[in-house]
Amino acid sequence: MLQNRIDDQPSISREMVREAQEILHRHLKRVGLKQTAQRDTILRSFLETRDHLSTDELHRLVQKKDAGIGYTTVYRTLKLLAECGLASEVAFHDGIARYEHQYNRRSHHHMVCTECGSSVEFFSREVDQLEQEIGRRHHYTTTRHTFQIYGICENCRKKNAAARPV
Amino acid sequence: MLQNRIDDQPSISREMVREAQEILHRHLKRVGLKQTAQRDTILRSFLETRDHLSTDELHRLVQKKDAGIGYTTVYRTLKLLAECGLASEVAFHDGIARYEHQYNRRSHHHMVCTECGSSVEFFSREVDQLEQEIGRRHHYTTTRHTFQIYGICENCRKKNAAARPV
DNA sequence: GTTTTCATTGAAAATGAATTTCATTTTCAA
DNA sequence: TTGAAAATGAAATTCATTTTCAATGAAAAC
Repeated sequence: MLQNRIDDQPSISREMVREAQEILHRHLKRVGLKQTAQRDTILRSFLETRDHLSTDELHRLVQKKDAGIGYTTVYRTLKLLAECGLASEVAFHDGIARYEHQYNRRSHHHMVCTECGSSVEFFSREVDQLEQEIGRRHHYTTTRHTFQIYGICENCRKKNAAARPV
Repeated sequence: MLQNRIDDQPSISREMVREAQEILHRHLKRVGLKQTAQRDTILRSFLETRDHLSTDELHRLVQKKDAGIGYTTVYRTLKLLAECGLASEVAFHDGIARYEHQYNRRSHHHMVCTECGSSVEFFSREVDQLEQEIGRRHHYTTTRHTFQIYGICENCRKKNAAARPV
């Protein structure tokens, strides 16, 4: 299921795609890997959506551009994108790994509807500060955190009310 | 791997075990299920540790008391315990579902060392308030949240420094 | 430009945790 | 008791993820 996103970023520009591609190419060179048409196609498909994509979902999108690209390559390319900071994994806690693009994005968190799976992004400086503070207090060098809120969105609540009126 | 926990609770008392057992039995009756020796044994093993247990780890502990109890029963009993509020799932983001007992515990969160897997619990009222606030702002009825911090603990940092000195 | 060397690719197989199936055993209400 | 319903646990299944491997392709070296 593809998820809606509500946030403050316009859709990605041609310019951003070019820059992202450069980041990937530099990364490939750095770690001694090769640049390929498949990897570029996958990156472009990935950047063209604002959703939180599972490997399977991205694979389906990629196939619209090049039906020959296999699931395995998408899977491996997503790992590469995560390595060079273009993608990051978001765990929605439903057993499926999802990625979102991270290029030029503010730090944010997600609130997920447990009925329909749609999600809202929100921003909270407090959470980032908390990571620092708790790390300091317990002598951890913190690297990252995850924060998700789960609940029922307005839409689903209305649907539920309509389905079984009192 | 069993994980250390650093927190403010003493180990569970005989009295608490009795009460927890009552909670389970009431729950079983309510949903028309039966109370069995296996379920009691599993509950007791579960309460006797302060760790974040995977099904597999709990299964191994349970087998010390009764080698005949199978993985499946532990798996199913953990779900039952979660249903009646005695256990709750904690996702440490390593692909394995873990449970901790929830009986008489303050709301808390975890900071996990990504090297050794040990974890520290911490308490933060702010996070709970944030859940409320963000929910209100986006018209979600929130039910829960997850918040974990990842980093390197003091021990592992020292070990690393010793292993590859400058 | 050609060769040579590795990395890449993608189908298929493997993995591994979670979950379900099913024949047998146990619980418990009547 | 007893019989209907639930529980049990070994084995099978599911399903996302990850690895394998033979064929292909990229790019460095010649």
